Amino acid sequence: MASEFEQAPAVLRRLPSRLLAQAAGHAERLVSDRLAEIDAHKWHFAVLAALAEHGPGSQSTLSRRTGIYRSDMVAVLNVLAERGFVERTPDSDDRRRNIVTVTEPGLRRLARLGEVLAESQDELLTPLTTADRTHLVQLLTRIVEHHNAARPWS
Amino acid sequence: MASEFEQAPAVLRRLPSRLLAQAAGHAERLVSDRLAEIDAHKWHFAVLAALAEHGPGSQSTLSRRTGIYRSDMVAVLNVLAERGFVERTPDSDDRRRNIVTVTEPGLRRLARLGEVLAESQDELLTPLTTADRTHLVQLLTRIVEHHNAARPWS
DNA sequence: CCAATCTCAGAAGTACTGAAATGG
DNA sequence: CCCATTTCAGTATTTCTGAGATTG
Repeated sequence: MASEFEQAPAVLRRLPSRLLAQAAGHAERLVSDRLAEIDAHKWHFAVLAALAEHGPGSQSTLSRRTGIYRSDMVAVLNVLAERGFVERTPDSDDRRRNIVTVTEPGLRRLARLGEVLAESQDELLTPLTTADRTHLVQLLTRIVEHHNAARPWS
Repeated sequence: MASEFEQAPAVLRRLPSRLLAQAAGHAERLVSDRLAEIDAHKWHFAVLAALAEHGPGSQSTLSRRTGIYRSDMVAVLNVLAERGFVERTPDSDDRRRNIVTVTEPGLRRLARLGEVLAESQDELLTPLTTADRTHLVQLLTRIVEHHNAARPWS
């Protein structure tokens, strides 16, 4: 009974919003499980990548760049700072701000997280050819950018 | 400042798992908002569609067909039964089970929910051509079915 | 005695709100 | 006095766990 398959209704199986939710759920599970094995979280990758690509920034800038809420950013940075992957130093020009900087160990950590992430993307997209994967990314990008533009950072 | 755009790192913007999460998020918001306007929930559609397509069934069968947890199915059916869209009657062959049946008003409700859902899928997929939409559904289906098969109903 | 079903109470993760504290 | 930033406390939603009660 546990291995017996129940088919979902056809109208449900073909619903784009439901397919997106299911695919996103599988992606989330694959990525989170792999990252958890090395004591990491996808938010860590987002923050480290933002710092590596755009350079140091305040916490609110990081929030806008990563999509992580300012409230939650605090906890993420606490962990990363505790482990020496980032440094939080007060901004001398505007002392409300913290300037967050990535450290050398932080860059090595970023590289490691990137490897694990690449492996899990590969696992996620196993059933697709390289051309398929490119096309999927393009289609999703069109959807996401359209709706992001419609509600600019809400 | 509110309308000022911050670009996410390129490595993040192109990450399939992140694109899926973002697209799924937009889809969820569009669908939920539209359904909320008529006092409905996507789970209502899933249950009514499963009943219409596969006929009456027990709550655990419905759970497997819709992906809604057995625990949560209780609350969903409470609402649908309260409004007269389904009927819950004890199974005389196995009195642990409830047999859930869709009513005539339930079928009309399903049709209405289907309309609203079709409109929101259309809004979601606005930036895609018809051919693109078909292709997207195919790609997502391949991913979802591959990973569903890998962990049969968990 | 064990298994399945329905139900409830609640945990865990994520997204988000509101407000206090500090400073511009 | 108002606005911005960091931080904390807490809400809301969804997914999922565990256990009790009933029945097979």
